[in-house]
Amino acid sequence: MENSDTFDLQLFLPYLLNQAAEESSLSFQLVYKDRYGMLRTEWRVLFHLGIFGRMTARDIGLRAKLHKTKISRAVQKLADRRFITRHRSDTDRRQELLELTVAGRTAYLDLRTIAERYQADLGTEFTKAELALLQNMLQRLAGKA
Amino acid sequence: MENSDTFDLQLFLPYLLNQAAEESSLSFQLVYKDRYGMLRTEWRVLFHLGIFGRMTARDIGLRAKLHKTKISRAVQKLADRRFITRHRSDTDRRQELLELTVAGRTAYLDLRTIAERYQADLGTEFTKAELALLQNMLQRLAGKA
DNA sequence: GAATAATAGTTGTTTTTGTAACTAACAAGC
DNA sequence: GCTTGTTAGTTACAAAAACAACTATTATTC
Repeated sequence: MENSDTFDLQLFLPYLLNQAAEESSLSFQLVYKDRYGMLRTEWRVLFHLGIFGRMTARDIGLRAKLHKTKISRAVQKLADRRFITRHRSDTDRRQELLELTVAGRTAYLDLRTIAERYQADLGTEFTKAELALLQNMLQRLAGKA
Repeated sequence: MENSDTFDLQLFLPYLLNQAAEESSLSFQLVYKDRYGMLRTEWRVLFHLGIFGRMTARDIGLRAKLHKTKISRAVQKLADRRFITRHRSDTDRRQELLELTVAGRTAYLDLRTIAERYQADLGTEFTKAELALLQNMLQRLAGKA
């Protein structure tokens, strides 16, 4: 049996990125999942509305690279839980304008605080320069820079 | 409506890492999925056996941080397709020793070539030093360094 | 050495995701 | 203005992942 190959899986980026993404998501997931019963797509939609204000499902999809069915389901659940409101657009009645409710904004602000704390904690692990480079490289890898 | 928040989602690591991971996986996924009909867990199991030689499902799980049910099903499918063989261990009859067949090793070597090419291509996008730092940071984030 | 606990792996059930087909509204071409 | 094509969003069905419960075997403890 020709044992022990030399390929280093731990350095293979599609693998390594996934491991890092999974690990880094754990603590945040714990909050949005356990505290708000949200799924990943749901907090993302919530954040988009929190950050950019009123927008359509289509626009969220373009920004977050999310498929419309995923968004449709997230929007339904968020609306059911009264985190967002939906209003058909006057200018184009196919579109729906989504907006956070007060409860939605409260949840968003809470989660945003957690996210900011997470980011701040990274400062103790890495230098500012390291972090800036990391983010820059990741954005290039994500095709967004 | 209090519009336009200041939080930068694009720099939030759990989000950014996921976007980068997803994007960087696309091209590789195309190969293992379309060419071999494999799922993510399946190529990972294949690679572990290719790299480390004979090992048990348990050991793969520990190394790859994969749940045993995922591995169990991946192993079944890989065995069905004659990419691996399974032999009950003599010293502990609960364990199963997994090993690549010739066909499995061929598939592994093919995929490994693709993976190596991917890594090499990164060299045109980033400097060696950048890449080394990126990998180091990702490993720290993944809790493996 | 019998009873209890722990481990390796499998199977069944429930959630979640992915994909395709659909409805309703708008746009363009002629 | 009617046919054809496109777009926003939903729904239905298939594939995959998550979670819990299970079997078989080994380890521990009294």
